Amino acid sequence: MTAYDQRREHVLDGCAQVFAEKGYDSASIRDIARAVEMSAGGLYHYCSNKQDLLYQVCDRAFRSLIARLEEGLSHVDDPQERLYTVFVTHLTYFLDRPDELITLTENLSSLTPPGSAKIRELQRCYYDIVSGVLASFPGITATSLRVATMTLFGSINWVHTWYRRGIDGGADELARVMTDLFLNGLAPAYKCSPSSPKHVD
Amino acid sequence: MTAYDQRREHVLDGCAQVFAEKGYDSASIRDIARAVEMSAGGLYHYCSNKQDLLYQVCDRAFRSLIARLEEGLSHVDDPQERLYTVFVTHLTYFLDRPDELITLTENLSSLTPPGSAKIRELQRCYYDIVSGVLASFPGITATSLRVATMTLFGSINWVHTWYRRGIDGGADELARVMTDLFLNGLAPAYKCSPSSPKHVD
Amino acid sequence: MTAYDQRREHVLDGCAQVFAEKGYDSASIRDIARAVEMSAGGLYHYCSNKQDLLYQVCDRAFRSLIARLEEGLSHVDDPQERLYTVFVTHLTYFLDRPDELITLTENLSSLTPPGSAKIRELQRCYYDIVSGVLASFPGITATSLRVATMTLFGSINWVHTWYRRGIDGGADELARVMTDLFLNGLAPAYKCSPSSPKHVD
Amino acid sequence: MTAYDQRREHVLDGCAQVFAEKGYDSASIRDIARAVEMSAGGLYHYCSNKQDLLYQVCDRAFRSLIARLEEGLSHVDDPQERLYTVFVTHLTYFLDRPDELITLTENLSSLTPPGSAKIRELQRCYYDIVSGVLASFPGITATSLRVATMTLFGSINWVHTWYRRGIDGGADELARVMTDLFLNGLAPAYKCSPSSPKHVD
DNA sequence: TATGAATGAGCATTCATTCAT
DNA sequence: AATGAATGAATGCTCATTCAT
Repeated sequence: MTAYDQRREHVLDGCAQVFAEKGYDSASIRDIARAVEMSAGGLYHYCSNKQDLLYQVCDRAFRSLIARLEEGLSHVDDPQERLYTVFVTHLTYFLDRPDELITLTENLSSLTPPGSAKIRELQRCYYDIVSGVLASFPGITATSLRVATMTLFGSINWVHTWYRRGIDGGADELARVMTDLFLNGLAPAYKCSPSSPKHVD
Repeated sequence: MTAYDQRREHVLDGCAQVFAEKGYDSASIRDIARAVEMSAGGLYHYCSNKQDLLYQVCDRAFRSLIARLEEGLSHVDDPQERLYTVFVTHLTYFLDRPDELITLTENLSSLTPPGSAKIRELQRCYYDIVSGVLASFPGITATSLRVATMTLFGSINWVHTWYRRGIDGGADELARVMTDLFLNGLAPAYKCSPSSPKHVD
Repeated sequence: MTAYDQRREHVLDGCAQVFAEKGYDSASIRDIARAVEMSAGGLYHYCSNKQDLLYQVCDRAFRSLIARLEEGLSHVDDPQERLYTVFVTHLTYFLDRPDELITLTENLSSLTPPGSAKIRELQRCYYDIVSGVLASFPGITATSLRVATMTLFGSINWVHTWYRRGIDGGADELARVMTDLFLNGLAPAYKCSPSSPKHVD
Repeated sequence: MTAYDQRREHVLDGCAQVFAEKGYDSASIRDIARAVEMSAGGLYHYCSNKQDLLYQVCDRAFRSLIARLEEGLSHVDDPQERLYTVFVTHLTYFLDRPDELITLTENLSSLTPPGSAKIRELQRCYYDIVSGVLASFPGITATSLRVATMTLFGSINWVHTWYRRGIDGGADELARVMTDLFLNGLAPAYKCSPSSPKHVD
């Protein structure tokens, strides 16, 4: 990795932080410059404009998120365990690099063409992977597959609004609870199997 | 309702529309004025400043959302039906007044004191009602109650990002699918009850 | 005096107060309306526009100031006593209606044609009276008369910047000190010396 | 002096000119930008806001005024000559840089904290110097010293309202007349008369 | 590479004024 | 005589972006 690329990574880190904190629209180029400890003009060596910074942050974040998920799933076959892998991978990424995931969740709608189309493709890719995991559960219909996938995304994309660091448990614990909810629902008591497994671990 | 109040309602409608479309930060007072067909200066008869407009939109939306939910739940006792009521009320409101719900979901973080505190109280009120519905399910723990409630909110607050009008079914249908998912999960096949009801209606 | 005129006097009082406090340019019509406890629109029954309010305040103030001075001088003949009368009349008016005199002193330059010309005429009238008093002192030249008159005006128009109510003495006391200064100067001890240098050069 | 500082001086010159002409409140940032031949936004490289421009103008003016006076007084011992020095220094500065002195005189009350306190300190410093000069005259009391000093300030701060360039004589001539007035007053002819009434009461 | 002065467009807001009531 | 909703122009200021250095 060249020195330029390292500097560029640093710039994107700063962008993610500022975008996550203030939102894309409220974040000014000077805010970012301050966070990166560089002049505003200097930033333009690493992007063509402000919108491009958002694009780069989203692109980088989605690619590593997908890579992690693909890596994680490549070792697991059981549907229930695969579902857990989806949760735990996403939540681990969130706890790891919260600013990037928050930017991704909250500022995707600020993307404009042509970058927005490229990011939407990555989003679609991520969607397909997760959807594929859910599709392996028997008895799921086309309609309920879409709803279930979107519901799952809603669940994990909402986490940053309520998660309290140090209080709400780690990624694995949270992933276990959410996996259980998605697998068994709230009414397991009504189910007759006395020994149904509550969660995967 | 006075003529002034009617005009004010009209202003808030326009605000909700513009905020939902562009986001609070990107929405300019002139955008709103255009949507309401009024001069920019004239808007200041109905608010003290732009932030106040967001506050008023959120306040009005949350209050009617809560009112609808309380009304709906007042007729229902069965936990499963109550859960369905939560979904169907929220989704009906969304299909009814999407701009307000989108504003509520996407721009809550743009609220500043002192309005933010008041809205947070309404949010808390809504949370408590929904949480109460979930708490009536046996076998739920303190931790999983919080996670389940937040997961439910994530699910319904995410709907606006993927829902396609005229394609994805009405509020009742969607509510039924989501209720089923929350009640029974994805793995009902593993449950032994051959005749477990998939959903409430 | 009609009820309308009484109300108009009340409006001008409020204007003088606001103009004196904030200056003509910073004072808004709404500031004045608040001070007068009337709506902004209502003020326009007593003036044609904001500029006219300033004109009316200045006109009224100058006229009563001149009237008082003419009245006071009509009883006095001795030049020294007449000089004292100039000071004491002006200072009494200042302590009596400070807002009007402050408005007159600080905001005269905000007057625009055609009102400004009319007020300048009143100002000229006031000037002529005071100048006439000074002209009665022997040994004064055309040049020094002008300088002395302007110096006198500078002195009394500056009072509002430093006068502390309840501390700096009443109008009569202050008038006495200033009269003495203008009559005898700072170096009375050197007087009688037939060869004292009048100035440095 | 850096190029930046030179440009900043140029900006302050333009500010002084516009403030003197229209007054601080009426002067718009765009007026100043026009006078300086720079964009409105560009001005903000030399100040934090409009108020700061006024502060900078006043600060610069007071400092050089004080410096000139201290320099001038350092060569003179005789009280009468020192009084002349006060007048001639101030009036020379006025003829030299009228805009700054007019701004100082007319817009000081538009200063807001925290700048106003700093300028007040400079004003106090200037006052103390002048007051010290007057205090060296025998027979002056505490009360009359204050009145005399303020009267002197009133006199010189009023000059800009009546002085006609090319008609009313130079700084030295004017200073001589005013010094004479302050030293000897209007009634020198009456002096030596042991029973002349000092004032009327 | 990096800076920071500079710009022109845009921002939220305030204003004097009008006018239907 | 008085109100207050409404307007269009102007306000101070911030912005993303450019470019000479």
